[in-house]
Amino acid sequence: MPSDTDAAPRAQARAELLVVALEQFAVDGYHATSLQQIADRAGYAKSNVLYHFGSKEGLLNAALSAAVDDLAALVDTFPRRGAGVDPREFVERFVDYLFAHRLEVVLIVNQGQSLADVPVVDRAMAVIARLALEICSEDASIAEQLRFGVALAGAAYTLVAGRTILGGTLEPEDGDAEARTALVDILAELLAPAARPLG
Amino acid sequence: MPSDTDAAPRAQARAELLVVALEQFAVDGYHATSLQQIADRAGYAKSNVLYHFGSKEGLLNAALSAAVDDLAALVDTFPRRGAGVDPREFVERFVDYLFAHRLEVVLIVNQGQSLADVPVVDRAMAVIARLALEICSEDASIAEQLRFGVALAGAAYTLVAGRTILGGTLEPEDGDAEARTALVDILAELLAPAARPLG
DNA sequence: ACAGGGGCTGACCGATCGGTCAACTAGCGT
DNA sequence: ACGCTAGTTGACCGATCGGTCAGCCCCTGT
Repeated sequence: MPSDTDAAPRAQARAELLVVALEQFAVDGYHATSLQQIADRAGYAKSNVLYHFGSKEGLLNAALSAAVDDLAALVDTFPRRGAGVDPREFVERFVDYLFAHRLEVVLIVNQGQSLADVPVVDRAMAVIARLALEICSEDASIAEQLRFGVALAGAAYTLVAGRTILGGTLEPEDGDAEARTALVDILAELLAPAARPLG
Repeated sequence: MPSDTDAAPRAQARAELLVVALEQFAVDGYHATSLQQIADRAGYAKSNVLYHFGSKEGLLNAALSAAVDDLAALVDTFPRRGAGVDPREFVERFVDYLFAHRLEVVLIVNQGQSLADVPVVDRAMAVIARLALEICSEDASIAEQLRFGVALAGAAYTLVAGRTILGGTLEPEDGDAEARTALVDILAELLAPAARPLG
């Protein structure tokens, strides 16, 4: 038969499964999502998921590794502490990263600690810890740490879960341009060590 | 035999189970936590958990209902929009609430959307939505919504998960006094509509 | 002394989990 | 026409899940 009624003409099953799995993992939670659900929603058999990814953990790894790689590369570009570089440019790139990988970020931020034994998640946590150390260097007052945590988790959360609470949609492209600008302002305000009143 | 080697002399099993379940739900996730784990960690049989709470969902409800009630009562005290009341006093009470119920807050914020069908969680989400509407009233620019989301989720996250990322402990009483002051400053800065540069 | 009942438990249940395996299908080089 | 291989599937597995149930222990009222 000619593949006519098929939703995707002949797209890679791997890619389709990755999209479905990532969204399901991020929204419903990794442990609350079964391979059967992912397979059903993508229109394949459960066996096929395990054929492509070996295991449920392999599927999670495949769904996150690219985003973790990008984050590691982004952290490498963090401006050195010595130079009084305006961190706004870095913040903009960071926010762009959040928008590009919102599902992966929400997954790691929300479920990271319960998935710490998964290698890719552990790698992600290590990268985040490195970023935290670079932002609030060795002085690391509690206020500094709090500002970093509030900024990271708050930004990640509002990109997905916050919209559902406030009744918004979850799809991109809604008011992302305006949201991006506003989020850059908020994060720059939270992270910039210079423009702070320093109580 | 005299109850000598017993860890707790004759404390209510209900209360012990609630403590263990709440921590396990918040840290590992609701779906990733089995009744067997909770029972084992508390030193009881799994049947006893179901005897006291009827079901796993009943256990979650019992673990969260008090915190949700307190949050609803707190939101009721939110100062009216008309009066130009300094919101700092409310923020202080809000931060105190976060510290008092940190595990419950983290559970709801992190797993709320995947537990939306549970009545107590749905009630909690409704209360949070009400607070959001009161803070950023009908004008509700995207920037306002983002500030609220960043503040709530960021504060909740840093109270538990953020500490683990930065290598801190999870127990209270560490530097809570300093953290409380710093968090009040950050939230007041994020939520106060007056003291904002209004770019 | 003796019923009675709340607290608690182990044995057990059906359902579902992640994972394995043999078999089937389609395309492709020869 | 012939294998060969990659992609896909349903049947099946042991383990574990949340939940039920009969019964045991022990305290208490009478």
